Amino acid sequence: MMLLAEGKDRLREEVQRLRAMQGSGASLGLSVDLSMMVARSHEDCSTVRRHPVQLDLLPMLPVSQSFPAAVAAPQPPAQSTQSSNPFPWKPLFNRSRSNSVSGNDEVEATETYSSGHGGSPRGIDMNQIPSSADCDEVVVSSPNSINLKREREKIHDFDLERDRACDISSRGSDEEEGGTTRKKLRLSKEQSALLEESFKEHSTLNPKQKNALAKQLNLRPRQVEVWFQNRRARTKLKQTEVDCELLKRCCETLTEENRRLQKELQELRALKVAPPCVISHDYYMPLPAATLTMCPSCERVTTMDNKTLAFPKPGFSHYSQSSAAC
DNA sequence: TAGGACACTCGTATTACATCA
DNA sequence: ATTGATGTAATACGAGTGTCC
Repeated sequence: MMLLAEGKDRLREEVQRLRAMQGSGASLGLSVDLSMMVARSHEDCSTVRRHPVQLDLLPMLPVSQSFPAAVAAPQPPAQSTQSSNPFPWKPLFNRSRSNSVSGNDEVEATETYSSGHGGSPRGIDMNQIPSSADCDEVVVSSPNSINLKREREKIHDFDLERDRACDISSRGSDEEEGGTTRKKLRLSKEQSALLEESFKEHSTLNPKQKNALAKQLNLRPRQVEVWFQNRRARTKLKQTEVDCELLKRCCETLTEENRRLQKELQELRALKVAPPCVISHDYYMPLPAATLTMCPSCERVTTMDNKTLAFPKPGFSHYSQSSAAC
């Protein structure tokens, strides 16, 4: 792409040089300034980069704003905390990522460490909600505790142990026998829809949002986190594809313009090389520069006969003639 | 106050499973 | 029934940032 642009600049210089040899640019009658043309082309491409087409990569399925509260997790025990608001954090949080990362307040928050599925050997629905017996919420009870680190460690250890237990139980006999198979969760349509809906609201989640959503969906916070990570990756991939397509088109445009400029350069060189109008052996009348013109529509350099130049009709445009020739 | 340790989250690449044609 | 393609949940890893000591 850059090579094309450089080549085009060189062409432009060459054209300008030839133009200067023929006379001034104005006297040439070039109706379209090549530099403007090139600049326009650059602008086209730069505009593309400045304003990349944004994809609407959000769910294609129309999702009702008044999404059902229970979001129909496969076997959901009715959660008393669920409301008709699909985003329970919404009125509460509006914080940027930098504010949400690992601050004390986040640890202080009612962090849900509900890993595991409550035991799901092979063949059992992986969407099974975490068993309340196995995966109770852990609440950091003393936010202002001096021993915050100890609390964290306890939570972390608890989480690891629980994950280990849940993983073992969820992986079933294969894992117990030393196999490495992993059961893959399939989110229900309702779960996916709510995740998409919340992604539309925030492409990233702070811990509280994550926990609230996980609770609502009867998933582990980690699963929600992973889903958002994958979703962001998919969005970026799609956007990259769109950008790539735009660049491809821009490249094609530049190639075409390059080809056209090459042709124009050849024409100008031919004019320069060709003997001017010979009146006699010792007198040369140079070809009037004004006989050169450029069609604004097809941007071709053409010549005009001297009659037309000498006696232009009312309303006559040099462009219209050359355009008509196109 | 500077700096190391730590926790947390992110993006990215990859793997592995489920589904479908 | 088998197989390859596709979609996607899950994992691994390194980087960035904030907090604590």
